[in-house]
Amino acid sequence: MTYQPEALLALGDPTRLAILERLVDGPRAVVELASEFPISRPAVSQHLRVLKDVGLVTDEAVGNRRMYRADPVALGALRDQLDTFWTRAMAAYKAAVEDQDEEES
Amino acid sequence: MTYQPEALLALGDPTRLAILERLVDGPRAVVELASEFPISRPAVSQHLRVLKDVGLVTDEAVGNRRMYRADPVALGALRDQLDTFWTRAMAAYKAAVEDQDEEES
DNA sequence: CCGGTGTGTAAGTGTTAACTTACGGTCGAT
DNA sequence: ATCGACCGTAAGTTAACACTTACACACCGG
Repeated sequence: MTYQPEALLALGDPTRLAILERLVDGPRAVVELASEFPISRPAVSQHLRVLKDVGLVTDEAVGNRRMYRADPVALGALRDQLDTFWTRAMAAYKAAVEDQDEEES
Repeated sequence: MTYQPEALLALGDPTRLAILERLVDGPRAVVELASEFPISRPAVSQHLRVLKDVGLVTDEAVGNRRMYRADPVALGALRDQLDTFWTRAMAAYKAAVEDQDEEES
């Protein structure tokens, strides 16, 4: 699985990030989410669509409603990507320090 | 240090994310970055300002130019945050599976 | 069978924000 | 001391996008 920036870019909206944060702790229906945010229900649906398109959430029809959950696999991949960023940045930092030490010697 | 969504939100722009990706592998000057993207140099400066405001990059004046680097500490914090998301989503997933097992028994 | 609930989508609107151009300011070299 | 390279900021424009309203459809209980 290659690196997909879409997932990271999908979190660029504050409301969308907050929605994902709720879903991380358990499944929720659209109505429940909409009642916790100062936006209309269709707006929540649109945010959920974006999150679903990038694979960050999954949905399941249960009775009348539709339950949304955060996908642990996608979140794990996102964390791994950030981890490689961290690793590379750390390596660059160490290299810079060593170069400076060389100059001072 | 509490959770700051600003860093995550700052990565919502594709160009800004790409810029950070370059800086992760080593320090760069503004001119260098501008030459690698199809946007003007001031546009790069503005992106760098956003990244700097949220602490993801640091800058240092060296001679005539100004070197930008990705901050490993901020990236580590971001990775940790994603890691808690992953942990919580995983716990919710396991809980859901167990509930289903109970029903089937 | 019919009303209420829950949901997705289309169309339209308004505001944010990314970008460009223009300007000023600093540093180094000639 | 002047010229050129490098950079940040201000102002203005345009396009993206988050949001609302309106509509259409599925599911469930009376």
